[in-house]
Amino acid sequence: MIPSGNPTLEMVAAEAGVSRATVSRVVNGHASVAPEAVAAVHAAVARLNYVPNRVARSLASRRTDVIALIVPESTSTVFADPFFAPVVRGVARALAETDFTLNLLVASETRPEKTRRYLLGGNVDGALVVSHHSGDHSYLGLGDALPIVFGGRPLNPELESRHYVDVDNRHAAQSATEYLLGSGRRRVATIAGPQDMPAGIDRLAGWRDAVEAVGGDVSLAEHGAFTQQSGAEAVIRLLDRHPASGAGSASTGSASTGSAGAGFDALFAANDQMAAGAIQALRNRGLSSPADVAVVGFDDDAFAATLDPPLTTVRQPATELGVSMTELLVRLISGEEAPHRTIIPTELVRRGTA
Amino acid sequence: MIPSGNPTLEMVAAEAGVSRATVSRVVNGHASVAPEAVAAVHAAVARLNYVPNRVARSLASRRTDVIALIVPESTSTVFADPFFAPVVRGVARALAETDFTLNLLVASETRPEKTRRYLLGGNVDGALVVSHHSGDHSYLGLGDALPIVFGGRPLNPELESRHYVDVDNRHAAQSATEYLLGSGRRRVATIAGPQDMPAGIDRLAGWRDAVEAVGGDVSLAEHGAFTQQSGAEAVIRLLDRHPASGAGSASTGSASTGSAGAGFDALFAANDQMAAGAIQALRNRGLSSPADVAVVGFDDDAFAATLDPPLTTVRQPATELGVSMTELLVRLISGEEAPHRTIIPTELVRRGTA
DNA sequence: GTACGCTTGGAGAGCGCTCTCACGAGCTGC
DNA sequence: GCAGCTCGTGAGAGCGCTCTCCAAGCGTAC
Repeated sequence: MIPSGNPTLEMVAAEAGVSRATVSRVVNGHASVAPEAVAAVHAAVARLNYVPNRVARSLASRRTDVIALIVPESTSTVFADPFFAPVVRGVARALAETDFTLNLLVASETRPEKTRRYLLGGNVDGALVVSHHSGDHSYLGLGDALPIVFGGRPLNPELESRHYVDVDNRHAAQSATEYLLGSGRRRVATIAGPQDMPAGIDRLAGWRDAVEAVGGDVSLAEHGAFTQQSGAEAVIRLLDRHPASGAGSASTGSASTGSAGAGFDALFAANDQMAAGAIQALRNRGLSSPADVAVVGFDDDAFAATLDPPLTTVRQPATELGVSMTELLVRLISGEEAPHRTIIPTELVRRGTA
Repeated sequence: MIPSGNPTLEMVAAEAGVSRATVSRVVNGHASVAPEAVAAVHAAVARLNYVPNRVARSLASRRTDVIALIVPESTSTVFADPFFAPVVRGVARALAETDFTLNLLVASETRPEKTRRYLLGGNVDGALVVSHHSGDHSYLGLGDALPIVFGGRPLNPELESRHYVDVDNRHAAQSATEYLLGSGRRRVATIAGPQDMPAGIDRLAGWRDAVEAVGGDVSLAEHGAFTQQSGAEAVIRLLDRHPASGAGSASTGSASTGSAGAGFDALFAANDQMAAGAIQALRNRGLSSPADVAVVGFDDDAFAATLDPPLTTVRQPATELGVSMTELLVRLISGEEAPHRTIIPTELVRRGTA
């Protein structure tokens, strides 16, 4: 809505006694304008409380100075997803120093057309896509119409050539598993994430890399859905499939009340939520962490440190991811070339569970 | 950025052999157009893969079909604020059925001009402002230039006449306190929130209403900053100021290891975070909840139910708040009159701590 | 005095769309 | 048979801005 009374460039020009072009030049800091003219324009702008109409400007200049951050609706439900907030923060931070404005688009999955039309309708200069999901084909049709940066490696082969920023999930998972192995644990199990998301796939692959390297048992894997509940269920399945055998059960100082123990002595969970659920479920079975089962999570959720005991986990620098994605996109928008792949390092945060 | 190759209305018109006006009519579903013309246009649109340029449309129609959700940067830091996610979800849900698009604006507090210019620059049809903070004067200058709906009662007197949706914090706090009183507790303390936010002020007032009604001790109040840490600190101050006296200390089944107990037997915390911190601190002093001190929180955070024991709290229907704000704004945009104040009911969720 | 370069500012043609207005065609009714 | 309709369509004038010319003014050089 443009209030009818809004002052226009034209009115400012009249007020300042110069032409529209001159006002435009002053407002945008272009070219050389005589000091008196500049002063006159500034005065007129102030007097009329003029604010340039960005829509008109966009139409004429074919730029919008807006970038979209697209979040699939299903993610927004998991919006509370502790991973998400810091990403947004990073994006906002990176953008604060530019003239770009953030535009968070909750992509309705039932009406993908709406998103596509918005993106193609000249509303934004570029888009950031944060999605944990694959199977989302909304961005295929966009072709090269718009610079897009993905957060996380796009699974779709057609999108693989697009620009993306990701953490090295695979390597981080491998390191975490190696850490477990290096601390004297023999049988490291894993609760993997959904295998239709890069984070799920890559973290499982990393675990397997490490386990295979020492000739370990790669059957010690169960899948979860990145939720606490699913983590609990997965660990129970693990326990049922691999009850206490010769190995494991260090039981030093454990509160084991009479359970059979576990057929593994360490666990790498593909995210913190599942790790939390697993620890809870283990406890219900009389198994404690780290005594009976050392646990390493992934993400370093806001609450990871507040668990009891505090969770050892792989920190995913989400804020930095947001910053990095944004900087990349801004460069693409300004026409620069940039590498398609940016990998952000992770860090193992040692706390109480391993 | 508008890719140079983008088809325009003009091109569609040429392709379909009709005038621009007719294409516009078909695309927007206006008026009566001959069936053959409609078919021809649709065919041309499909053939050219035409997507209307929303910027041009906005310029001409003076509508944008975009509404902004404004979040102050400081909130976005607390973005993980469990209150926020469901609000966004509610907004997105309400918008999904309309043609409006959501535009989340992280308002830079260091550059308020940026937000103001964006809002005034004809980019959006209306704005939703979610802020827990007062002292934000960014919206004062907007006058009636733009329909705005606030989430939470605006503290600034100048904004009081604006439209807002809020939960009845005061009444909810009163009810929660009465519930505590009704369950046999005699001395109900409170940890209030910051007194520069409506939620802080109103919840304290509600507690006082209930306490005064039974001639209780209104000095049993300390302030916190809505964080876990501050909740813990506040309850310690409470404990220090009011050690065990004649009253309180039911101590049934408590693990009291030798502490002095507390000079209050119930606690109403202005949010769940502070309640969680308080329970933790009480426990460190050998006091347990609900045995020694019954606790009621506020918000029903995502994690409230997962605490041990699960937290009794006042549920704040955040999603509904988002929906309600959005519906109100949409009505305002379409020029309807609407009540300035919408109050959403809360609900006491009885769990383990009271 | 002419030629040339430089700075400054104005005119005007769009950007892609909406929407009013007017016009022609086909109809009804007397 | 003609006024008076309605219905479908096209022409064209913007919406508020950018940006490319182009012209005027002034200074310097020859």
